Amino acid sequence: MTIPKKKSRNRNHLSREVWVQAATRTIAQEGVQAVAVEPLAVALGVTKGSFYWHFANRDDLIHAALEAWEQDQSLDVVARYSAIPDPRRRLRVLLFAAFEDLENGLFFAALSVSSGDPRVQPFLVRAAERRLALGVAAFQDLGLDLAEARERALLAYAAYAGYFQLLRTTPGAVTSVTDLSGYVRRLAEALVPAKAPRL
Amino acid sequence: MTIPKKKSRNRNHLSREVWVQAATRTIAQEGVQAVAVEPLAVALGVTKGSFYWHFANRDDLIHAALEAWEQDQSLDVVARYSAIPDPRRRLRVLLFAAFEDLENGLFFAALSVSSGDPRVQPFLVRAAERRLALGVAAFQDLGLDLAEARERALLAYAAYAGYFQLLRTTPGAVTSVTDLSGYVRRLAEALVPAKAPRL
DNA sequence: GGAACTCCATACGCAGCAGTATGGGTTTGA
DNA sequence: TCAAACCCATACTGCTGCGTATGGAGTTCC
Repeated sequence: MTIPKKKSRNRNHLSREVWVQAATRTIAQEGVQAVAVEPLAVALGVTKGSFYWHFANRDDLIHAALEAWEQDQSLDVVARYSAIPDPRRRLRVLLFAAFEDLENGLFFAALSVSSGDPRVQPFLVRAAERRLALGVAAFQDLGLDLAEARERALLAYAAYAGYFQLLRTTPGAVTSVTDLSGYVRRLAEALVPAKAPRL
Repeated sequence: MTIPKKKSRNRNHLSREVWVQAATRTIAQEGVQAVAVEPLAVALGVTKGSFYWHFANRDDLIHAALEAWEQDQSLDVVARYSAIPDPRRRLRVLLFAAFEDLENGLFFAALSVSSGDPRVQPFLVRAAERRLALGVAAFQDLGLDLAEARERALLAYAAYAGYFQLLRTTPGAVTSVTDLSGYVRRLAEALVPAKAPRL
């Protein structure tokens, strides 16, 4: 009576991905520098022996976590929003979507916390380039010239980064504004010029 | 031939303040967690023996540096800006002054980096409360109701925090906007409602 | 000119965490 | 069933940084 192709693969073996997920949670909560091998091992109920079988070293784990985030990021953003034809509507959807993704926003804020880390820097730089380029293009599609589009994109990105920084560091200050969508709507109204007269 | 009342006080003795200044520089550059006693001692050309004579422990130094910053902060802000009679002009001056103080802005961004530190949290919370209260009051003076004043104050503060966060983490992204005053002017125009008709 | 005080160097103990070495238990495949 | 591959535990070394203990040089005060 052979067990029918249980193929259970393993009993309670940890996969590389489990470590990456745990590291991601740690980064979101306490920053990159808090990713320590031994405490993570204790939290996962194993020892360092497991870790150093899956990863070359600590940097390897951190890099894997950051790359996983970057993949999630740049995956479908362009595809999803470039499909919206009306540039005004596209810009508003972009803004609201960015502010409503709490998890991603807080992880970004946590990454900014570790901006000094040479492992983190390139990811932050690429994220900034990607997002600002997206914003600049969106504002240009509205008919603004490059300089003005850059100014507004930077303002929008700063408002985004600052919002999640405040939400992370001093949540009490943010929740005094009860209506997030009102906040974003004001930002959108401030940045998106009044509808051009039909010409 | 006695040396005439040299009263030089001491040859090259370090004062407590010297340590605080060094810690402040370190915080501005690398965050609170980078304030380590032994490296600081090496940088100052002394040993830990000096440090532990002036301070009880590491926390003592960090607390002293943070308090020095807070003092500088809340010193004359209210006195300086509440003197401006016109609320519209007062608000604009406030905004420009905040963005032009690079040193303070970057130190604030560096502090936000260490927001997880229980020593830093209270200082960040107090700073947020103080600044937001100032902003809310300024917008209320413009005739806005409380909810709207809060929304705009939060937007302004987020734009401030985000700007310096980006300046710290990805300076290249910010300098693509060459004109800071243009950025601030846009923010001011977006937030300060058009001049009310004289009634 | 000696005692007390100030400021700092030296030398230690201790804890946390990175990384390595090695062996053992379990699963898989032939 | 036996060997190989897989996955992890144990036990080390090494480094960094906190905090303490103690002594000693320079200064001040009497």
